[in-house]
Amino acid sequence: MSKKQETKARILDAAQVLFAERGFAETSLRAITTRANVNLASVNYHFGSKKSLIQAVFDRFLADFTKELSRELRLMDASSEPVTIELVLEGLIEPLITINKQQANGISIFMRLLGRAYAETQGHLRRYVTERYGHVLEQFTAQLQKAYPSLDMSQVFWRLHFMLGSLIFTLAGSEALREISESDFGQKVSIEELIHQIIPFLAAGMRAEA
Amino acid sequence: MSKKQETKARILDAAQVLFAERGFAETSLRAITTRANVNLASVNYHFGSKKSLIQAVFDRFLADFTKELSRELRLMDASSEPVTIELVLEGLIEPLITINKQQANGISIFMRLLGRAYAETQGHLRRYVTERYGHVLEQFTAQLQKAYPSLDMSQVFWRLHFMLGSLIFTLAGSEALREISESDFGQKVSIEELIHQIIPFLAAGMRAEA
DNA sequence: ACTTGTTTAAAACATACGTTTCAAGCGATG
DNA sequence: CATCGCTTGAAACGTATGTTTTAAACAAGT
Repeated sequence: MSKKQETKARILDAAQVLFAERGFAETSLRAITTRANVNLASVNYHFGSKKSLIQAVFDRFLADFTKELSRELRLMDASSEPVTIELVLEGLIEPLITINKQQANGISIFMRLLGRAYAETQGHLRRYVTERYGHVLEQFTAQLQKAYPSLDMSQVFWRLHFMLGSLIFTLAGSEALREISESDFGQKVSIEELIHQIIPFLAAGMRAEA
Repeated sequence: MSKKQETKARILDAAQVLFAERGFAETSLRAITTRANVNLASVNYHFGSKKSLIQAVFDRFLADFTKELSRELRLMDASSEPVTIELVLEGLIEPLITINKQQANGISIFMRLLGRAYAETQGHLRRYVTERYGHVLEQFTAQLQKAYPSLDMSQVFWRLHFMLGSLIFTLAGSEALREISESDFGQKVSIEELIHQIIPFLAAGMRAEA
């Protein structure tokens, strides 16, 4: 049996934050191990390589997130209440709120990581994520279509990505944006308030006439 | 007087594409100079440093774009026709179409660069861009508010960024998304078609009830 | 044609990085 | 207590990177 999973977790914690803040290439293993207070070699010992560490960070994050999202979607499916776009979006938001409760700025970190994975054209990361967690996205798409059956699948696909763009982009930069908002308009907006401002925007966009 | 601006332009051309494709840290000066068929040292000779080269790439791109966008906005302001959200968005799209005509996949390259600049929290790049070209964004915001006067400034600010998220995210990944769309739904969507699908989505989102 | 300022070429430099190595440390098992 | 597998520590290795250097090539002015 393994003695210390603590080192592994410490590395993941540090890597997660630094990757989100600076990016993958810009974050050295030395920066990670220094922050985690572990030895440099322990990364290669526990994860094999830097690339595998990056995947492990995504796995830990996405495993939790997709599990909870999938649960929300199944509950929605079983419920007798009619599915609306707002409900589907709430089901997506709920796991994010959970993340934010478990970790300070968790949403921002999560979204920054997602954005970076998305930006990787060449890298295997994007393929890895879509292959491993693509089924939840399909599940989500299915609910979306159920909420808006008159929209054909191709348009659901595109509008889904319009929504993801808004969400990932805004929440990834939410800290900076909230600071600007505060200095310009004098009122600090919480992440949860912000999210509940996005939902009507997205829902209205989904319902737009083609 | 300078003799050869050609080397400088060749470097910018190569750097622009590679930065958009792979990112800044992932693109070496050697990769750039090889692609541009120039000597390695010429980057430091003409631009001083890699960081300055990155800024120069943004400058060339944003100078053209903001100039044309600013012109569109001024025309709109002078026109007697009432300003609508759709019109403002068209004014934003128009310079993008121009870019795409001047350069293959120009929109995607431009948006990928913008996305990367946005993702840089620590780097000076984001601050550099916002300080140098922020006035055009303010101009754009002003028109948006004129098109929708009942929305208070703080909400205009947020919804503007919701829209930017959709645009940058979708258009940055448009090549991959259009391939998925083609294989899943059998129809290839052109960039221009795609853009004209986004506009009603964004406009409806802007008009959403709070 | 010679000089001068600018640009290119090739090589070298210093450094930061991911990875590997190997010895020491540790914890449980017999 | 001795032994064995797992984990940590410190150092070194090889390599790729941004930058600098120095000389050659070049264009233009007188």
